[in-house]
Amino acid sequence: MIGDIMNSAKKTSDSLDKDEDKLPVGESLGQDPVFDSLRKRGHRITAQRETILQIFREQPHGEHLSAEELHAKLLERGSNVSLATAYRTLKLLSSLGLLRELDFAEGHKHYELKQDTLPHQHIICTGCNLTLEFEDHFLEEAGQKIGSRYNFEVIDAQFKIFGLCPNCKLKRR
Amino acid sequence: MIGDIMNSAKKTSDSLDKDEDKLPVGESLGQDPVFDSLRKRGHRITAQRETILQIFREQPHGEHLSAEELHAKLLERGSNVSLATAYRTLKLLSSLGLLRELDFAEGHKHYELKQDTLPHQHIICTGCNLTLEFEDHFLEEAGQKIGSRYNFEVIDAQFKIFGLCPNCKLKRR
DNA sequence: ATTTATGCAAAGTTTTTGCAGGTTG
DNA sequence: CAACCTGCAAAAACTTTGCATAAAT
Repeated sequence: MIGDIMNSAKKTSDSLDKDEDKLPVGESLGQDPVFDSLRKRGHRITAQRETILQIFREQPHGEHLSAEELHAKLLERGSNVSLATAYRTLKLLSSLGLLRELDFAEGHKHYELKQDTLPHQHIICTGCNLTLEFEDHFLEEAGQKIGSRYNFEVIDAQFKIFGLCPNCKLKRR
Repeated sequence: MIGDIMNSAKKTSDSLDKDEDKLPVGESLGQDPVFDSLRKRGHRITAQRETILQIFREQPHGEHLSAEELHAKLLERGSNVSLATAYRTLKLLSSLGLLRELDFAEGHKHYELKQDTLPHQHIICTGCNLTLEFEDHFLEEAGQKIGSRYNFEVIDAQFKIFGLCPNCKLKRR
């Protein structure tokens, strides 16, 4: 049988939030686990990285951002971070396992904050790109077990189902 | 517990095969299921498509090709198919569910022939891009069940594990 | 015949990089 | 102040497209 699938599917869409304050560098960054991970490997905490992280934290759970979308949000809030830096930061945070890098099939990647507490997987319509999410900690567990079988240190386990949504099933002749 | 994982992992690499004969158009294409799928939707059987399909069929199970790699193999065997056609064909065959479109994380897609009999999933090292495969029909089944729960017609279920291979685990300080 | 596919070259996207100047620890 | 980061603009990598010609049904 299948692991427990919490029926928490919802549509993926962009949320247009107002701009919010960005902290000045170094404000009460006491024990932030993300920043700790950065420091631990000799990376630095910059204003740009703080703002980017903040944006990801403000994203509703399950939303993901492309590099362009992140950049747009940065500009929206008056933070003049360059697109190049957005790309560099996304790559860095992903390599540290702090962001999750998602590939659907539209030619660019999406990123979301990694939160071990809320694994979630995707089911994608190849007809209209509708993306639903579902959660199944059984799958997460399977990833860990398979990884350790091959002596891998697992960073992320992704289960993706491609298919046709009810609508596109009909339209398809 | 986990479904049966057949320990059939192997490295992904390029096999340099010699060029082989390509059939002239229309030779004994009797009931080829791939060509049937094409015809059924009004697409045509061209020499280019035949050669491309043949290349995928000659690939050892588990190997995947990028558009560039496919194109290289086409040239190797003297088939002057343009890169544009390679891209167009890959897209077409994938949309028909005949090829499986794989995204690892290196900026381009890979494709492999879809064979329902031999599902396989990937575990990818984010340090060195080493890719191992494993099979687990339990996961395949899970994909079907989850898909039908959302009323999707499932085309493909992919389970991908990202992590650090034993080597990169060490090198990483 | 009619419709679909191909090749070419040009254009479009997405991502990376070199380098000079700025910032962090 | 040494090492690291950023912005900018240019380049690279990857993919799509317009159009005239060629091929398939």
